[in-house]
Amino acid sequence: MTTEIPSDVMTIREMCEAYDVTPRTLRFYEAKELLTPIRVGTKRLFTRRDRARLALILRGKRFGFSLEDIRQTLDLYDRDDGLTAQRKKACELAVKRLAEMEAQRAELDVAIAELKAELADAEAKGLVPKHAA
Amino acid sequence: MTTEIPSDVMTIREMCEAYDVTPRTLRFYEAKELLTPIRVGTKRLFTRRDRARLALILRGKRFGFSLEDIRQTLDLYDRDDGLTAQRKKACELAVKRLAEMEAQRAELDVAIAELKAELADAEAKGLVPKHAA
DNA sequence: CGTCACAGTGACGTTAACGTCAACTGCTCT
DNA sequence: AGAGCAGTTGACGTTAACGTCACTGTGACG
Repeated sequence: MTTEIPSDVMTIREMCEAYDVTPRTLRFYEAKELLTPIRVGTKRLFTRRDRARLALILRGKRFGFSLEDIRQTLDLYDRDDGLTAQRKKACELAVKRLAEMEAQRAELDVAIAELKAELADAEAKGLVPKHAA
Repeated sequence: MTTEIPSDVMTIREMCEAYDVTPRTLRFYEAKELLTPIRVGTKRLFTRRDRARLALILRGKRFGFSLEDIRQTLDLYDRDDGLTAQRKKACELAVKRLAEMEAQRAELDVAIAELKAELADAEAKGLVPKHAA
């Protein structure tokens, strides 16, 4: 046996194409302990778990979270085992983040409204040659 | 005459306290041409215009825009004179930014919903000791 | 007149999230 | 054996937005 290598693993190239990231990025994430691909000799093999985590990482990034934030939150999806203490902490973190997000959205709403008003005003003043229908 | 210095100017210290920023920040913004305080000898005097711009800068930053983005948009509020071409460009920029903001808000809405669901799930499973009322 | 506190000017340091080499190491194919 | 290529490991470069010195300059005060 080759030390129990799951059958559905992917090489770094396959990962890059599948998720549209660079090899550098994947290695970087590994260094940051966001991913833990199997090391066969010197090469990396990404498991289903790694792919799930990567998907979550990318989603987190789209929302503007730092990799460090993401790393901590990842455990929320991960460990289905005991360690309720850890889990509780993860949830608290998520709740905090949730509040931050809602605050951010509220601010965005205000900004959007302001900008829209500003544009409408400029148009009304005829300062702008009607930009759209 | 001391070369026409407006009466309602503020020193760097006053600005720092009024807007809760550091001197370094104000000097940095000046270097980036976001602010243009009057230079009396070597000292800086911030005018009403500078204060208005700073307020807009800080608001922009809260929304996650880069200083470069902000610098360009600032002209939208500023020049009430001619130069319609420039003005048009500024408006287009604002419209683009508006779209980005709405997209971002949409993503945030999704993320918020997902997180909420996730938390509710965790609670339902009894994995977490009821974090709030 | 000394010195203090504040202002100002470089200029280098910092964090995040990678990009970009350079220089290997192994395979694999011929 | 040689070529070629994917993959790896450092290690330095990059952008943004300041922080943090170190040092100079200056007006006010006792």
